[in-house]
Amino acid sequence: MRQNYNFERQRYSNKQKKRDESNVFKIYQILYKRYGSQHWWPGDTPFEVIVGAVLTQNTAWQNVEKAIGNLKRENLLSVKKLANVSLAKLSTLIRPSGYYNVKAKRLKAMLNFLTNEYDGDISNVKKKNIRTLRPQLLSVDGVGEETADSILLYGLSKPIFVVDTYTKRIFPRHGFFDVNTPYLNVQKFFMKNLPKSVKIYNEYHALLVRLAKDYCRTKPNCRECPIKGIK
DNA sequence: GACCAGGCACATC
DNA sequence: GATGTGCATGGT
Repeated sequence: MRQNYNFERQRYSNKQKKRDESNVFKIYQILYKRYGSQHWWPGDTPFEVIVGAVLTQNTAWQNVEKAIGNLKRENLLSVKKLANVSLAKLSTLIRPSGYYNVKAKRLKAMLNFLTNEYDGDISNVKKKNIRTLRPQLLSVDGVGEETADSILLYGLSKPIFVVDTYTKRIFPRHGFFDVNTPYLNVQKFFMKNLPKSVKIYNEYHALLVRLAKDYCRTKPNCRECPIKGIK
C-alpha cells in the first residue's frame, strides 16, 4: 500500500512510524554499502562551500567546478578579496556555472551579509547555532532552504538534513511521503528517523544524489533501483 | 537539437 | 496558497 504522509493531518500510526524509522536508516545502509563515502562537500574551506552552494543552484556540479576554478586561479576565494571584486568581473568569472548575472548578485549579497554580520570571518559564523543562523541565511537574497541547509551542514558542520529535488523525487516513488510535501516536513521526516549526526546527514544526502544520478533521473529506472521494495 | 542539472525570486491569479 | 516564468552554461 502506498502511504502518503499528510503531516498536517497527522495520520501516522505508531506501526507506520516504527517501520519508517528502520527503513530510512536501512536505505542509508544500503546506499553506503553500495557507493561508500561520497566525500562531500568538495570544497577546501567553509567559504568555498558557501560559494559553491550558491553556484550549484539548478546547475551541474561540473560547471560549478569551472567557475570556482576561475576564482581560485585569480586567488579570490576569500570573503575580503571577493568583496572587492566588481559585480561585472565576478559575473564574468563565474560564467561557466550558468545564471551568472543572478548568481553574481547573490554572491555579493552573501558577501555583504558575512561582512556586515560577522566581520567577514567564517569562524565567527561557526560559533552560532542553527536556530540563529538558519533564519539569517534565509534572509540573504538568493538563499533558499536548500542552500541555507547546505551551508549549515557542509560548510559549518551543523547537524541539519539537506533536502533537494532528488530527495523529493526518490522517496515518493518508493511510497514514502507525497511529492508535494513541503521542504520542512521532509526535513523533519529524515531528522526524526535518523540519529542526529553530521556524518550521517552529510553522507545520506550525497548518497541520494549519487543514487538519483543512476536510477532516478526524469526517466527513472525503478526496476533496478537498489532501494526498490524497501517499504 | 533536445534534455537536463545538487534553486530561487518574483509576477500573477 | 498554488502555479508559471526567467535566469544560462556545458555535458549527454
